[in-house]
Formats: sequence, C-alpha cells, structure tokens
Amino acid sequence: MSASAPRTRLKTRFKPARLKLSSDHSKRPLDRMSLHDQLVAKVREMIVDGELAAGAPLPERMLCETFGVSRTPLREAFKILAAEGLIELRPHRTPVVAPIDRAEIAEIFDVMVALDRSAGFQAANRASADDITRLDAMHAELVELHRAAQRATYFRLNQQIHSEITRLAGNSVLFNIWSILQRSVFRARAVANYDARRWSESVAEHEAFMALLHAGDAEGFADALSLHTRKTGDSVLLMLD
Amino acid sequence: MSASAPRTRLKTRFKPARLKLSSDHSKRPLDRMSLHDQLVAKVREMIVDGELAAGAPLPERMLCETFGVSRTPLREAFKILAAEGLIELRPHRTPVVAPIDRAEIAEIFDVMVALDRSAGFQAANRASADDITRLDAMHAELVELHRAAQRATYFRLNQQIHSEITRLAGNSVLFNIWSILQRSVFRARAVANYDARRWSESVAEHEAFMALLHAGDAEGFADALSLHTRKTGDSVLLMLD
DNA sequence: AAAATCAAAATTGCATACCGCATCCAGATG
DNA sequence: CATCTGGATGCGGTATGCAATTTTGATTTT
Repeated sequence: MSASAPRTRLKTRFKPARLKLSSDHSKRPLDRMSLHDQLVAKVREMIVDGELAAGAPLPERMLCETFGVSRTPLREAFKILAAEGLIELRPHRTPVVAPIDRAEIAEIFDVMVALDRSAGFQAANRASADDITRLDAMHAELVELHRAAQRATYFRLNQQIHSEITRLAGNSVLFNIWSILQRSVFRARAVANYDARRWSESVAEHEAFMALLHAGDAEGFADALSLHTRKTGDSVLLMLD
Repeated sequence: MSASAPRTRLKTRFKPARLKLSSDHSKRPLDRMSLHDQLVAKVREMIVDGELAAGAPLPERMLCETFGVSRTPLREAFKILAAEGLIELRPHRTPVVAPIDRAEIAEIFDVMVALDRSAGFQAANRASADDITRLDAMHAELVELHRAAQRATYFRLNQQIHSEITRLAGNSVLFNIWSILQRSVFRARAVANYDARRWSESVAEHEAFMALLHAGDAEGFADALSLHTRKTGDSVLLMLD
C-alpha cells in the first residue's frame, strides 16, 4: 500500500454524524474519520466492550435508527466487522455478534504467541531509549494498579502496554493483524478475568520481560513475551470451560 | 483501546483496518456461495492473477457493467478486498488496485516467516501418514516441474504445497491470515520470478524440509520452512528494487 | 395434543435515485 | 505568460424502494 498517511486527514468535513446511542462513549475524538470508519469503529467498540453481547442479533433496520444512518453504510460496515471476525453474516439471516468459540480463541492465542515472539524480537531491537522510558512508566503504573487491585484499569493498561510493544516492532501489517486478534480475544478475557494467582504471576512475567528488555536481550525478551501470551491464553481458556 | 490507537501521540503512519480472520473457510462447502462471495472471489482472482494491474483504477459504475451487478453489492465486495489489502479505498476517490509496495511486502514476509514457523511445527506434529504421502506426491511433481523448467506450473504447485502444509497445522485462523498474506504477495512474486539459481536453491530447501518432516523432526521442519520463506522473501524483495 | 402446513409479516439482498465532494477546464487577473 | 478562480462534470456516499427469502404463528391434520 502506498504511503497513504492515516486515512482521511484532509479538510474533508464529514457531517456531525449523530451517533446517538450511548453517550458514555462519545468522549473519543472520532472526527476526521469518514462516516464509514466511524460506524465501523463504533460498532466494533460496542462489541469488544461487551455492550453488544456475544450471539446478540443485529437487525439492520434497528441499528440504522440507533446510529442515524441508512442500511447501505451500515451493511458496508458489517462486511468489515465480519472480515475481522467480530460478527457473523449468513445469507438472508440477521447478522449476529460472533459467539465466543473456545476452539477459535485457542487458535487465536496460538497465532498471537507466534506473532508476539516476532514482534517482541523486533521491538527489543528497535526500541529507543525514549520508548523504553515510556514503557517503564506504563509498567510502573501497571504494578501499582495490581497492588491496588484495580482490575478494570489494570486490564486496560495491560492491553495498552502489549499494544505499544507490538507497535514498536515497526511492522504495520503485524500490528494490524495483532490488533484484530487482540480485539477478538478481548471479549473473552473481559468475561474470564484473572484469578488472583494468575494475576500475580502475570505481573511477575511483566517484570521479567521488562528486565530482559533493559538488558538488551532481544531473544530473551521475545521468548518471555510469547511465553507470557501463551500462559495468558491457557488461563483464559481455562475459564471458558 | 483500538479506537484510541489513532490518537495523537503516535506520529506513525500505520494504516488502519485491513486483514480478515474469520474462520469459516473449511466449514463452508463451496457448493452454494452467495452472489456477494462470488463477487469478492472474482475480483480477488482478477487482482491476484494480475488481470487487474497494481495501481489500476476501479471505477464502480464501469465494473458494475462488467459484472452485471449494481453498485451496492460491488461496494460491499470492495470493503472486503480493502480489508484484505488488495485494493485501496479513500473517501470520494475512485478505488484502485493496491500498488505493490516493497516495504509492505517486506513486512508481510516477516509475518509469514513467523506464521510458517508456528504452522510448520504444528503441521509436523499433526500430519498423518496419508498427509505426508500426499505431500510427497506433490513434492515429487514439484521436483519434476523444476527439472522440466515449467515455471508457471511449478509456481502454482509450490503455492499449493505451502498452502497444504499450513492447512495441516489445523488452525483455521492461522490458515486464513496466511492465505490473505499469501495472496498479497502472490502478485509481487508473479512479477518478480525466481532466477535460475534461486529456483534451484528453493527446490533444495523443499527437499530439506520434506526430509525433516519424514524424520519427524517438528522443530527442524518448522525452522527449515520458515527459513525457506525468509529466503524466498529476500529473493522477491531483491527483484523489486 | 403434537406435528405438519401454509399464509402473513418481517428482514435481508439488490437496484436505483439523489446529493455532495473532487477534479478539470475556461476565462479572468496579475 | 503564468496563476488564480469559478462553474461544469464525473464519481463516490447515502438513502430509499422493491424483490427474494426466512421467520412467525395460526390453522389444520393425524
């Protein structure tokens, strides 16, 4: 794909887009995105955040009213979300939020383990001092959140840290795939939260791979990161039984 | 989370949304594809086969006549293809076949190296005697095609072998991602064909990892397979300079 | 009473119409 | 002569209407 900077960044002013439902999400700077992308992002977020439960039907006309758009752009958004695996489309059947399939979650984690090893190695090799400083700050906050037992906030920051590490690998294809998989798994993780033991263990693993990152041990960092992902996956899968 | 990624701090040029991963490739018998899926498959094939050259514009109304459908289903198909990275959609701009971007091809190969290692390991562990027999037959034909210097046929069978190996890993998410990336790279490979030296070397690598498969050395097979992919990538990238 | 049947309602799939942004070119301006 | 401006035109973005299919629920049949 050509240089194509972030999509739709020019003077194009799209309509206010009266996404009426759920004002609690309206804090985000959704402007500067095409209406189409806003729709995709909106529905995606509702699914990932569990606002739309797994298996819930998504009748087109109803959601059209909800979002104040017609069926055409909504259907186009649905194609994207189906491609990402978040919803299921079957001919002449009303779309549904993709069920959380344990077997598929397992498959996704297997892929993420592979991606995390590659991403971790690249990230460790490419991270600047500033990058590491930023990760350190996030990590310190993570530890503090664990100590304070702030589950929800911890969970969110944890995602951000892993996202940041993946981004540091400098491979946008990798980052995009990883992000999509991460979203698919997010729903399952939100439901199946850590138990206290796994939570502590997870924090310890974060400590470990951060130390390896500081040591400049790219291989070790990559292995530790992917092992962490594998253990997280095992833990999540256990809770889905 | 995801929506907050394009926030401010990141000046990176990461492109939004692409790729697909839904895992319904094997469970759907190709007997009755919806018109929509036929459209996607058709345009995808035209792009991958080079019938629609990289960078070529895709005016909606014109293609509607070509395929005998209206703009609505065509546009929906375009959303899918854009998510897969085969075409580019920008607001109020006519869609174009995604240019072959050397940097992106390099990124894709990096991901495929990681995926092939994982897929190879799983495939070697899961392959039945029948599976190996089938691969052997394909491999024998591949060697013969190399001897006969049948470039085009060799190229196609080579794809099939790698696809089959990936499929044997038994992870549909992995297989889908791999297939999408493979298609993106296919166009570049079709243009930048092997030179004779790399071709022979590639066949030798096939011999090598097939031997490791027979030996039941999953680790070795996985390493050999991913190394083969890395070398293939390097070779392709050399030709794109 | 349970199962099968069929018609009415609801919903998706597709086609068409309209609107607005982006591009191009003629004519004006310096 | 080069540049700028403003309207004409083409094409994508969206809304809406109609056709095809599924779902429903009531009625009939076993």
